Amino acid sequence: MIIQVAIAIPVNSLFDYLAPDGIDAISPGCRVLVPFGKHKKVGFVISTSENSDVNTDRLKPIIEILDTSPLISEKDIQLLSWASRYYHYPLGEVFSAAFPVSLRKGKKAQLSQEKHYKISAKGECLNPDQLKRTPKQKQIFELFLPPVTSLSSKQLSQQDKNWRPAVKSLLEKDLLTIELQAKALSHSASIPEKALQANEQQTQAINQLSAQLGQFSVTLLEGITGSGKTEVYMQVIQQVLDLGQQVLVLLPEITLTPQLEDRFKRRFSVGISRSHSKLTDPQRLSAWLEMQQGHSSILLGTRSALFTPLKKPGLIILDEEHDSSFKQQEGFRFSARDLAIVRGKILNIPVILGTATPSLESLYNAQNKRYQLLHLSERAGVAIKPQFLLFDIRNQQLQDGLSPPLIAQIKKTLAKKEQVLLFLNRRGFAPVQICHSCAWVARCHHCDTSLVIHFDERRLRCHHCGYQQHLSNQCPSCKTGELKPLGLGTERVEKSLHALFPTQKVVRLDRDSTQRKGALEEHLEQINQGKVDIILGTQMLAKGHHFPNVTLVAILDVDSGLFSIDFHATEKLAQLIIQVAGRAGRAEKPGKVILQTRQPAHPLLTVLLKDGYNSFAQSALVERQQAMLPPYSSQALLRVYATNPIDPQNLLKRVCEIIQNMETHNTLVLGPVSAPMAKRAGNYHFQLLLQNNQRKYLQLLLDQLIPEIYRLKEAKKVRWSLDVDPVDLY
DNA sequence: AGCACGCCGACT
DNA sequence: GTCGGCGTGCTC
Repeated sequence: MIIQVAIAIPVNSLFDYLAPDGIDAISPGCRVLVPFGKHKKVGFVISTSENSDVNTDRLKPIIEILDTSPLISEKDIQLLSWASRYYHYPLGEVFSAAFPVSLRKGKKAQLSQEKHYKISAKGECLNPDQLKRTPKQKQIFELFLPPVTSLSSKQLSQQDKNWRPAVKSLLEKDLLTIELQAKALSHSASIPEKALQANEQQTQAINQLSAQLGQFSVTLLEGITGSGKTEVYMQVIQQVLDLGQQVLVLLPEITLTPQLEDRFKRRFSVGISRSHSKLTDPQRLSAWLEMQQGHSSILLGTRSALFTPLKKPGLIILDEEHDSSFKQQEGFRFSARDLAIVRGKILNIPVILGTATPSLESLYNAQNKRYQLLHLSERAGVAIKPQFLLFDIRNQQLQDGLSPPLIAQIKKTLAKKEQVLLFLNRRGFAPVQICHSCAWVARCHHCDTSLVIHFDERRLRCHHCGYQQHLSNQCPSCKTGELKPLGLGTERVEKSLHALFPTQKVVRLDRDSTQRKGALEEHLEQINQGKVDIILGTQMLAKGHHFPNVTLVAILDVDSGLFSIDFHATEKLAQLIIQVAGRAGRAEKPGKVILQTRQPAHPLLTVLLKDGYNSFAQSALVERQQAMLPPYSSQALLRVYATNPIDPQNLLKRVCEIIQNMETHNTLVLGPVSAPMAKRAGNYHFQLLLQNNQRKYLQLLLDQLIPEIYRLKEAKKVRWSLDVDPVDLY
């Protein structure tokens, strides 16, 4: 009997092992401890077989079977194998990503237990007065007298902080015993809140969604802010719970979970687990096991929670579907949104994608009837539509990105004792450092991008790979010229704001200024207390946080979104504008949204402001069709790692040849992204960006290309990963 | 990944 | 003469 095991190493093959003595079957989905090279490793059983490609006498036996029953189902193994092939990432590492750290390290798959203390048989016969010479022990012992049955450490601490020495003595005297109990689940309300009265649209959505239960479907639930999406989720969840099934709820960021978690806890009387990256390893293990064993019925989590096993899967909800944080950007690059749909299909359960501003690819899928589309357009509360103003900044004298009319508006708002929120999606002082004399530009040697000036730190930094160096002002190329900052970053605008409004409090919120733990919370607190007048920040301000006294919002550089080479930039800009608009003003204090642009007549901008996001998205899709571009862009980033050098130009030539032989009219290759063959961490490494509207051509190309990569230098040690943007899933 | 083996330059 | 750098290859 040969067991095929996936091991978390960057090699795209499984390893065969012999079953331990006397064992003739190990189920796929169990973990095993195996000898691997010099070390022991935890591996995942994928399948069993009668024979092996490797010579049988070279096979080693499994050291230990770590699980008596599979931890994940056949269907989830299927999902992980699919993901491994789809993203070209080694199966062992994909499995590793699906398990919590403790289980990867080989810890027991058991819910953590708590020590409970209770009176022993000997203690029962004891009259507490016999302990009067040790008053502390007597006092503690009496805590355990009936009707109390047992007490946990936590319960004891509540009654007496210094209980440990006394309990220790009582244990030694055999008057108390220890009993291990499973930790109590943080159970929700015993008397759940009633469902709200749904409006007509909500009722319709709920009815449509309940009709889908029990089989695979994808529904795009498009609901503007305040339209009561959450209420729809909760009423559908209730129906799934009534069927005795579990619900997986995926959210973009943890900052949003507390409120949602509170609402869920007040509403449902079932176990609710949560899983995100800010939890400790044991906490994540508990959440994983609680869902796997069926103790909890709802899991609230971020993208990594997608792989949590479900004992009785019933529904997957993915909220804020358009959010880019559902894409893992390093290592195993996967899209939790796309994989959620694949998982829903494999498990044969419905998937709900909720958003106010759908991504173009989801909208396209909805138009093509792959997804069902549901609208929620009525606001539950009072509608406050902010006023949009386009500020044409052509021929304007800008002061570090601020036009005179904008400065006037800021002054006006501040005079009314209201707050101003400014967006600029670029951190640092300036994105480019250029020589005033010879035009030399500071570039990153790794990434072929320009280095960003960080004035506060007196450093140049690469926002791509993290490379940094000291700031100097003499040109290393011509030795005479002076280096000047070019372009705009938040640091630079902040300095200008200080100069323009010396008596006002300005706060800058970006990745640099909020790195310290708790710094963001401190700033937000100050803002809500009204101690801050002007808030300046990057994209991170757009989500979640609500500032009630902000009545003026400005996006300083709309054009960078309109003309970015990133094909997602326009829709991201539109999503930002819609999100930001929800931040401006209240019913009694109507707000303004100012957009600074050199393209005030840009068609997409015009449509967005006049007819809203949906019309914008429609025009964007139509525009792409007219330009003969893919309806939504699909691209793949092929990253090749090799232990031998490979000539990227040579490979590129081959790629072109392969494409010419394929029957596709679409442009496929954009060329090598990383400039020369860079050497990193002992490996040669380069990237190739491929673009096509149909995944099958990419797959065809890769199928031919990868053996080619192997052959080119007879390099057997080549591995690759693939980052796929919007894709055709089936 | 993590480790061993092996080949070359700079050192007590 | 060796110590240790990293380039190369292997792990069932």
